Amino acid sequence: MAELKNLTKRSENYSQWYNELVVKADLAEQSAVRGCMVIKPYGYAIWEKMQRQLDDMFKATGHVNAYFPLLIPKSFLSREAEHVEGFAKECAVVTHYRLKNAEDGSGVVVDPAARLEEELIIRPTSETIIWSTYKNWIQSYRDLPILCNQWANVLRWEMRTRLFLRTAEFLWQEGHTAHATREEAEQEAVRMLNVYADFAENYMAMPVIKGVKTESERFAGAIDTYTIEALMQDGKALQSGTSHFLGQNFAKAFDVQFLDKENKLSYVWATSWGVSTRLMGALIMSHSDDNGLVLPPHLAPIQVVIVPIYRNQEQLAAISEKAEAIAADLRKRGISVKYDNADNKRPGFKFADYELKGVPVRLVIGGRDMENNTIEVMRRDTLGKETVSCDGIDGYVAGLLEEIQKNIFEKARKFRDANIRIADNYGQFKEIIEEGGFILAHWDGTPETEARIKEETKATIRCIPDGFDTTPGVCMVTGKPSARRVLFARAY
RNA sequence: CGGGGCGUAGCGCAGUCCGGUAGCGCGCCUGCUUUGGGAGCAGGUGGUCGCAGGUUCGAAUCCUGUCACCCCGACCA
Repeated sequence: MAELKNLTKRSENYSQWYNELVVKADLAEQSAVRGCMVIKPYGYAIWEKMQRQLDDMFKATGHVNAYFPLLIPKSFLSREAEHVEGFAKECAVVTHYRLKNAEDGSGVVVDPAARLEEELIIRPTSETIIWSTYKNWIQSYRDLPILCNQWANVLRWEMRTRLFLRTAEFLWQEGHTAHATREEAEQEAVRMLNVYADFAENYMAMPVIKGVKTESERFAGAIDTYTIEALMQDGKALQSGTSHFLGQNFAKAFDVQFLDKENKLSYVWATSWGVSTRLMGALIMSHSDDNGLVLPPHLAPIQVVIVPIYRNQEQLAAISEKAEAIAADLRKRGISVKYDNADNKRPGFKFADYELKGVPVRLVIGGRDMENNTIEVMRRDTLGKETVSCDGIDGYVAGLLEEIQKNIFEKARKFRDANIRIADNYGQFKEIIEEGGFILAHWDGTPETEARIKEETKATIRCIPDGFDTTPGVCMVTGKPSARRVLFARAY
């Protein structure tokens, strides 16, 4: 098997492998703007498949799409005290609305006369602009619930950025819902977390642990933050989606009240939930190998590529006829196929390139196959090759795609499960954390202890997980009572 | 913001110490031969050396200033 000489191996430098892979697989690249990426067509095609699936799932759970402004009046952000504290340090601010030619002819400068009365914040998230709007939409219990989602870009001025995992500008969706009762809002937050988990596992083939964040890891302004946590191949955790129960915090901040059936005035209950282009990073780091990307068939822009091998134009014509027929059969089954008959690249180049790009199944037809009515099938997940009959190839490939989808999920799940360990004392914890992976350990429930663990080990509490061991114990650090084991890891 | 790098052809780099005609590999273009795992040969294309000053007969190279980006930390989806 030809190895991609130019791609750093995961075992040598995982971080470098990731950075190189994103660029070499044509997913994204650094832009001329600090911390902001260009998502290239192939990477964007994957994001579009994610979007389409998620959007369908949101619609199926009763949500509708809307769009709110990019710019938020500065005063809005400060209405909710915790919210502004959480985001203030990473906000970009619009202060002027006009440029003018510099007097020395050196270009354009900001026109000082065009200073904005009130500065505008480029949204780091949209709770404030949306709740200021919801105030106008809600008077009665009959106006509830509001179940809105928006697909948008947001900007957070991060100190250090990495393609997809942490960029200053990123694409995401943010759902913002308004409810008449606490129970309904809490159910909504949990429902959407389940949607995320479903998407992660059945489309991204990425196993996740659901749970709730501790106070110090909570979203700024939330009562509860639910999360899905995934484990990357290097043993670090990645928070892959969050769903927040916001209580009445934003309703109170923006004075959003409604009259209930008893003609009583009360504040509206809220949730918000989001996933971002960070999922692209999660997808890459969950499955890919030293030969390049490994994409789950459910999200691969190209599910099957067909490569012809020929000696002359006459033979190519014959092979093309057969390949196009097979492609047509596959497309009838809803499979996306690329027939690559480009004459300017040799087969070996194409093989390596499609492996790098993670195309799940590769079909090869050459002279030998034409004689025998066979075709070579290669699956990207195992790199295994076999030669099969062309008869019924469409059904065979359809089945293989599902098998690959299952196989990469199982592989990731086994890796994840093998890397959930239990620590019964702090010494043991410190040893295990160096090996990476999740650790289930007892904690006394205080932010102080959590902060100390983070300071000393760089590990954070990813969540208080659903399930696992719920028996009480004593904190591994302080020896104080612990309600149950919580999930630790070093994280992205 | 602290520490470390880097800026020279589309990409990756050498040249800078010690000033003297702008180099290499890949790519790209043309042609021929090739095509079952990143093709070979031949010919060709391409750069005001990040920007602005200064020193000098002469600056990619020395000096001053400035900007950008990358990596490691603190911060975070």
